Amino acid sequence: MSEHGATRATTAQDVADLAGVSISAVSRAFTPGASVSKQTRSRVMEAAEKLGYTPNLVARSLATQRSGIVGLVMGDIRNPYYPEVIDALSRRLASSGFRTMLTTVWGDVTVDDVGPSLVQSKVDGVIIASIAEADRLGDTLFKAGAAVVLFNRSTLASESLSSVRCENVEGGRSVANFLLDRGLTRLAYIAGVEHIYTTQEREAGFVGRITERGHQLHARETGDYTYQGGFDAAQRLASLDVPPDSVFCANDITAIGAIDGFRALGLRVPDDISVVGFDDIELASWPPYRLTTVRQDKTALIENTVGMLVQQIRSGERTRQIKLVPVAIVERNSVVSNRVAG
Amino acid sequence: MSEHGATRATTAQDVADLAGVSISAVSRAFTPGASVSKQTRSRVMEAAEKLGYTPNLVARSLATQRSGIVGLVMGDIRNPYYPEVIDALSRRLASSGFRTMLTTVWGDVTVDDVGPSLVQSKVDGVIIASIAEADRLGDTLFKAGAAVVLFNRSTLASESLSSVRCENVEGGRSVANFLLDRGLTRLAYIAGVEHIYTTQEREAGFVGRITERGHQLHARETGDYTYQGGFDAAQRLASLDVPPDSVFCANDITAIGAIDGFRALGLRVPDDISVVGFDDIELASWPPYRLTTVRQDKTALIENTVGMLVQQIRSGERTRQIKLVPVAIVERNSVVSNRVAG
DNA sequence: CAGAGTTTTGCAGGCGCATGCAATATGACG
DNA sequence: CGTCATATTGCATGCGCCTGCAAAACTCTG
Repeated sequence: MSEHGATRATTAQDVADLAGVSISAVSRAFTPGASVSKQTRSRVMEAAEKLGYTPNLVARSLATQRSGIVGLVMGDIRNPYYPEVIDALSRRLASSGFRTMLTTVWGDVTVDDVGPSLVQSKVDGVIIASIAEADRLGDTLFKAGAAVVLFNRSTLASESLSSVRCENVEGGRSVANFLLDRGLTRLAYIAGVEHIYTTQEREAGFVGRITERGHQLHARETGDYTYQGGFDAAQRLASLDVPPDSVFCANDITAIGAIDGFRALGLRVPDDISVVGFDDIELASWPPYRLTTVRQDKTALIENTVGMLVQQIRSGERTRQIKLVPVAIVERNSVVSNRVAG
Repeated sequence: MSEHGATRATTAQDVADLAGVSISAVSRAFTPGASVSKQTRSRVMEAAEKLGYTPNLVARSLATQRSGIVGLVMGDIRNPYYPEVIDALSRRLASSGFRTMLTTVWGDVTVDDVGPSLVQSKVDGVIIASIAEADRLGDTLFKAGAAVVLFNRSTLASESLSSVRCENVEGGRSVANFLLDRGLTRLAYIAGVEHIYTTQEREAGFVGRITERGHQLHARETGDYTYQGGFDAAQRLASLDVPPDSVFCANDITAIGAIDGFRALGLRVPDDISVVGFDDIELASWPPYRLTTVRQDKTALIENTVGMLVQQIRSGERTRQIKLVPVAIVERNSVVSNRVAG
């Protein structure tokens, strides 16, 4: 942290001396909106330039009681949906003047390890995505004074947390309509990790709509939100006495695993079985898959998440906000065009 | 950063008061190895527990001149190789007591934006992976006193930076041998982003070995380290008057794109053309690809990187260290078994 | 040019914790 | 019980910067 070797890092005092002003002037010169004359500021800047001075953010954090750091808590980021999210979030945060502290929670790292660490780090805000006990972690941090926004997560278990997520229920309903409209009748669902809200909501919408239209869910499996999970689930579905004619998967990576699972058994997608995913990750558009899926508007999700968080940080208000971003089906080639009309 | 609402966050002073000791005692109780009696420590801990006290790391950082934060600088992390790396690195850092500050550099965010930010943040160390001007950024941070380790990057342009990377040259040579041994004769290379060392080294080894064995590189294309880049490059190669019979790609995602590119033209892999990648990402093992590739020992890479960095931070020494991790070919089904022996 | 209003400036006192040093308490020994 | 070495403690100061307040320097009127 200190200068390598003997040379001490230059401080505001050094700059002040060189510029012939007080330390306060230096501080104000580097604080947007502070009260400094143009001449003083430029004199300070010149001296700072000469000395290679740059404000010490640790000291500033201590003095201002704001760290300028946002914690980003992710689950297993090996789901290809998340890299894009991490990248976009951290860039968007940077453009708002916040730095990103990343933590992943899964396996042997639990919410109870992460919470205290973030509190001690005095993060101004936290974005929590895709972890099991998001609510509990969120509540802890909220009580410690941080602004908290859940990303793509529901907040049923908490009364105070804000969240930004997409219309999961509506997405599930659309898929039901989409498949039913094509004459498919034996619809199955491959769930994600059971206790996570996104998969529950998607399933609820899907099954709800199927029921409304007088049908019922033909089969159900769990895919664990992973490629392998989807692969295995597909094989189980295919070996049913009466296999489904179409499968809606909790996310794209599961759907892609499912496609490969069906194909490994010699089934053709979509001719023998239709598959629909959720997310619209880049992989979904690759030639081997051409997956029909429900697109999440990532830009809108991220923009809303960061906007909401920054607003809460700046204002100090913590009123709960919920933002649902609409979804849309992207039609590719993993669903038969029309079984009825033929 | 401050407690939500009116209640101020509890400080060491509050704990000291309750425990009937001085503030120093509290500080020492929370500092491993400090001079405190057992009784004092337990009294302090009890009081801290009661008040929900936890040391303010910002203040501690200012006082100790060590932030306990390591900057992680990544390029475009949408290459599926990197999520695994980020995850593993941040977890490994956490287990060594360091928090991770993530920054991605590409597009409109440049090295010149990131450098100052990291310096100001007073990170203790920085891991730089896969960005264009890694050397320059590294030198800047090094001069500012941070420990720096380049991950999977060479350091030709810098004399002082440490690095951990795999045997790229040797990997390229192995692939040449592997293909030549199978009777393939028209070998091509699909490069990554041109100015990046990893692709240069892999190519150098590949071409060098081909030449040594009395052959020469049949064709060369640029794949940009992306799926689409590989896809397009494959199509260009396939349309040559005399197309190659095998292609070595700078990384797996390019190789996978190339496979799909060949297939889109009706070519079969490996029957019509063999493809080899580099990295061994999860995707490489999926049924549609079954990619033969060069495996990087990620665990070793990460272990060495963090180990080296932490050692430099703790000791304050900045002697340059270079660690090369061996690689090995993982044989799957994207290369013909033996064209000669038939 | 005096006086009121406005902008700039420096001073001083934090922010929460770490730590060298001197003072005190504890323990060992004869 | 006295003496000296050792283990604990608290005090005071510092880490580098921010900011309320009052003083100083300008600006503008009449």
